[in-house]
Amino acid sequence: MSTLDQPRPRRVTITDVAREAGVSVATVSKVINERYGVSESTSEKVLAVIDQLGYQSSLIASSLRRKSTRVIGVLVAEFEPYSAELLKGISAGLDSTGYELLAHAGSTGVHNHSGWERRSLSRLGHTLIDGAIVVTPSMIITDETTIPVVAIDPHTGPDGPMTVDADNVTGARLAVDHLVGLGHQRIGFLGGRPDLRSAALREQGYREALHAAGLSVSPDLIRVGGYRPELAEAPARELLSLPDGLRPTAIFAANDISAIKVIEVAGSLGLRVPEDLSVIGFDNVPEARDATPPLTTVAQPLHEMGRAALGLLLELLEGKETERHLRLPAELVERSSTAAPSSD
Amino acid sequence: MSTLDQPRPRRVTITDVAREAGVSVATVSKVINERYGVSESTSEKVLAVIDQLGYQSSLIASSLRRKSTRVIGVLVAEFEPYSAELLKGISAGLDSTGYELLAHAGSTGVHNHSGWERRSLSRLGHTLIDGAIVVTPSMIITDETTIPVVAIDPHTGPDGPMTVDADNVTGARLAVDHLVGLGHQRIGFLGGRPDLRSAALREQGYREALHAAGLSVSPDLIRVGGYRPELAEAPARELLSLPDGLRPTAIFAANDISAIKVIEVAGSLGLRVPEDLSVIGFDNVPEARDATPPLTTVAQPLHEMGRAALGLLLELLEGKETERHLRLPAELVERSSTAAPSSD
DNA sequence: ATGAAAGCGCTAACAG
DNA sequence: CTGTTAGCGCTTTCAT
Repeated sequence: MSTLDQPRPRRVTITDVAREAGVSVATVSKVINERYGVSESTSEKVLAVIDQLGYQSSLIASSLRRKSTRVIGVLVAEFEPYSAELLKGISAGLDSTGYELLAHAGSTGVHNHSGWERRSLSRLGHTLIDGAIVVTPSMIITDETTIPVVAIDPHTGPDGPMTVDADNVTGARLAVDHLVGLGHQRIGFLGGRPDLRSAALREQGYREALHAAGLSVSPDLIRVGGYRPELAEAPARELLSLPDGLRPTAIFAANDISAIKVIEVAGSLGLRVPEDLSVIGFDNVPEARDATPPLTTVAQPLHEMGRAALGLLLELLEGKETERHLRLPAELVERSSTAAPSSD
Repeated sequence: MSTLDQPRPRRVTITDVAREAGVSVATVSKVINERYGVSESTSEKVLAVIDQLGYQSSLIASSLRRKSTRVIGVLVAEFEPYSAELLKGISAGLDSTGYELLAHAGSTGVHNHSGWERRSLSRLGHTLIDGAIVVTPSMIITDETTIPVVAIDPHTGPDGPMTVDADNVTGARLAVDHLVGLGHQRIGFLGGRPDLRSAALREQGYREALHAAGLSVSPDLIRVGGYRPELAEAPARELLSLPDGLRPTAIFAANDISAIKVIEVAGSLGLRVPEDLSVIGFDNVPEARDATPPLTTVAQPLHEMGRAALGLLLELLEGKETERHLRLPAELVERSSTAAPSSD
């Protein structure tokens, strides 16, 4: 009963169809691709055999020969909440464009983490996919030899590929303004992945908001988190282990996943959220609402961003001139993880 | 500046590397795949050239030649909330297995809707992917010529591929018991996709719960929904347009997406949820919590189901004997869309 | 209208 | 240890 008992069943190939129909492979290929120059009767016969044998052309084999495949790739490091939301948006926009979607999780294991998208791009590009949407790339994609690409939440650095992102500065200001409005004075910042532009912009927004409120920016209250729970834990603990009076009464975490980790660490330290500590995140992934307490955050329009990236890519593929950079608005979503600081 | 200005840049191939390094393609291939029998010095030289040229082997080309690719496919009709959650679970389980993940959205447009997974399987199987997890297949996968497959939320019918699903009967009973416990007597059922086993089992649970509560099952209160918002609207409207006294005071929808549509239709009909109508769903996708009011539902352990499916598939690929069918528990999640029926 | 043949980029015998 | 030679399944000239 094991799969290995019998010699792995062979797939039905174009050759099988040709033999069965008594024509050449070339003819079958023409029928499949509706090429000009094949008689009605032959065509029908071939189609019948195809149906009977349940033949489907191999995407791989035809990709190798053709220049275009009409499939667009979504390249992510892994399928976590952020990329999953984008994927929903991209998928929704795909409806009747005639393109198929292939999403690839490229970052296998810990090694070769950085540069996964260059690797995916090389391995899939020029053959399997016509263009790609890459999510939070780990480096600048600027190689002239790659296929058309649009990046979502792009890498820092000089002008690279086309990009789609949210208004991170304004979003961060919204977050901090909210905290300030609540009466917080010592507001900590748990940063994101230093190589991503979004992380830098969110920190910038944090600083601007503090200045605007006449509060000083203290390096003691700023830590690097890295957007991932494992990377956020230690710095969160540092921040929350500061002595009373120095410890921040609120923390703005650069993304929701980190913010949720902050809540967790606070709990382990005996701090109640929001009574003893206010926490605010960024992104508004579904998980933010599931947190205890539900996380106040800054929402990025993830679905729209995915859809927009797809739109840009499609225009690029059709050779149209388009915007090189699209920025969508972010907005505050108040839930229960933020409150006025306790006055004692 | 358009992509079309210059002749589409060619990718770096193994031939380029071979030429540049002054060796044969075969040698380069051996170096890449760490085959036995290449001198230290040659290997180093080749590696250097590879690095310098930024060469990456084409997944497509090597797939075509090899029997195994070490990539597993996740086949979905589209990336909606349900499959997105599964994807997160699958991705999490992939960590250090050495496999890559390729998720394919196969149902393009309205045509060729049914049978998309057979199509995807044929197009990707035997070449690009070693095995596949297919989500809510639209038909039974039983063809002996396909690659190893495990289905999540499988199709009805005789024993097909390996499967993972939630305990749909118990889950449905939980839902209806909850409604009955609240005091409801006329409980409507908005069914799912008739071809999926889950839809049949949820209806079975609905009937069982009603019987157990000594309530009669009325065909008037049962409609087919199809698991999709477009398909749920009309039957929902029918159910809610029944005259007072016949109209159900509560509706159990076979999935969350349909339940959310029921809430919407209720609103358009001037019915308040939960005051005039209780609504309960199934799945507990993230969107359920975002509904207004937040949806009471039966949770499937989606992440775990994805992870379990991956585990099964991996064992299958390694030729191990395993469970053919895995069933995970479902549980009630009370939120605000259900309440006691109004007594007037 | 049809088929023979070349070749996409790569791997796998098999010689040398 | 290295290179030559066949293909993998398909599309595409180019003859016929």
